[in-house]
Amino acid sequence: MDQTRKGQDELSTSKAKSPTSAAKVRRPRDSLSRELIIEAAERVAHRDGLDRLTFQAIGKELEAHPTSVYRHFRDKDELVLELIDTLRGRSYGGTFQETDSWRDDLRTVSRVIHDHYLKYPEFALEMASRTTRRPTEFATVEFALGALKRAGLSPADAAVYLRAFGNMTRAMSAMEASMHALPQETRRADDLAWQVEYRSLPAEDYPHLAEVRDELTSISDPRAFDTALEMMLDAIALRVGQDT
Amino acid sequence: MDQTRKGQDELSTSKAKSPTSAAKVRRPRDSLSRELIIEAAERVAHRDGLDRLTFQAIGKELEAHPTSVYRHFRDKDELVLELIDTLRGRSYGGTFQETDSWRDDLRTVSRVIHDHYLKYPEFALEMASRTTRRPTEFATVEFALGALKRAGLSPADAAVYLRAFGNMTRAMSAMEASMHALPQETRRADDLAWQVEYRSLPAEDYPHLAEVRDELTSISDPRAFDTALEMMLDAIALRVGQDT
DNA sequence: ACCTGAACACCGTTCAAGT
DNA sequence: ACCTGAACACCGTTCAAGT
Repeated sequence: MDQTRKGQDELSTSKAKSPTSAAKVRRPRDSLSRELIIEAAERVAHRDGLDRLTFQAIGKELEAHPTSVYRHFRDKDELVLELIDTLRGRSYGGTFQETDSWRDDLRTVSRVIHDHYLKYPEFALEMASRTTRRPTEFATVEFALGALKRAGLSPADAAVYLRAFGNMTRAMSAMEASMHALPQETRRADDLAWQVEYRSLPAEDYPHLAEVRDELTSISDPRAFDTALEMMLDAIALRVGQDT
Repeated sequence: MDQTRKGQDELSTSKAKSPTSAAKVRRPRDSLSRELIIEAAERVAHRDGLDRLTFQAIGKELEAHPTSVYRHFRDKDELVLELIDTLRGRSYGGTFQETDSWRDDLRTVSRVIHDHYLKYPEFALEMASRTTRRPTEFATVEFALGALKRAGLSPADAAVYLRAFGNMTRAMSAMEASMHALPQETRRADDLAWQVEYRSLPAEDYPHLAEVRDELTSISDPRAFDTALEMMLDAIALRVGQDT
């Protein structure tokens, strides 16, 4: 929701042709490609954040005209999806190794996804809610499904639990990452609410809150994810009749 | 990521003073208020969606100048947070009734939040990741905490499980709602991937996927939420040593 | 004091023109 | 064919001027 446009005079001043600045050069023919553009976009997003990832910025990074990207990508959505897939491939493409513990394997996929989202928080929501239908995605689903089957779930149950387990993993990771990507001031104020407002509510009106006063953490508490993950694993073990 | 700006000529043509159109009237003094603006914003968001909720649109809805809103709200963020709280209060302000089953009570809070997010999908992410520190929020936390304590959890455990259970509820609800709010064409394409691409992957490379072929649903499958919810409740029961 | 007009610094996207 | 320039239809926000 932070749509503030901060003053950024570089663009306008770069228009003023200072006598020492290099003459404007036209990019040579065929010097652009999807790969080059994706790389430039990644540098921009990493350096300046997602809401600074604009055609203007990509053009500047490439020393090309902002609209030249349109020759290579239909629109911004296509560019972002391709970028997401590139990042995913780099983080965990083809790296899952089956062990003899389904529980360890499920924990591994879940944590790898979680860590990946926290590494690229700007893209987390997009990663969580879109299907890219590419090899890395296929392989991840296949690996998780294998672990669920080895846990002892029937194929039908495995499909259901895959959805619950996978959506929980992606949704909680995306939310945690989104909170990290909030403007620092906003995040600090929200975190503080749990340390101040929530701890000073009158005990007559909020007896339970008063009792856990000192244990209460903010909603961005990173332990929430691990706790929920172990709960899901416990529930699967329970379902297939294993002790935990 | 859908930042497409669709052609919308009404604004520009409204500039052309057609001889029959009512003369431009100045809004009477003190005729605006936070309440009126929030109501107008809600109508716009409900009618046209979040990315059409602009100062232009609110101004038009109020028959006032777009920038007049700045007299009443510091910026758009403040307006949206106030709107979110209003909607929450209307959906489930002060309605939680304790029963003698902690499990039913937790299920109720979780479902009420889930349904509320699906009712206002544009605001779901904001609702899930921000703290508004208002009475409705306090009461919801207090109610959930009470149920966790009645389940038999220690205060310290109750605080930890509150975070896991609450974040899971909000994150999964927000993700499901976000997928609903996707441009229809995008969502259709993503859902279709699970019915087409994923079902036609070669069995040699993806044996587990091949086996669950007919059970596989898309990531927007609404049953994922209920499954995950019951898993969380099972895990809490397990923790406090109750049979399920 | 409250509302308005005009301006500023941005966006994504289209399309005719340059090379 | 590929890249560029200019234009279009938008954004949020600031601030001096009208009433």
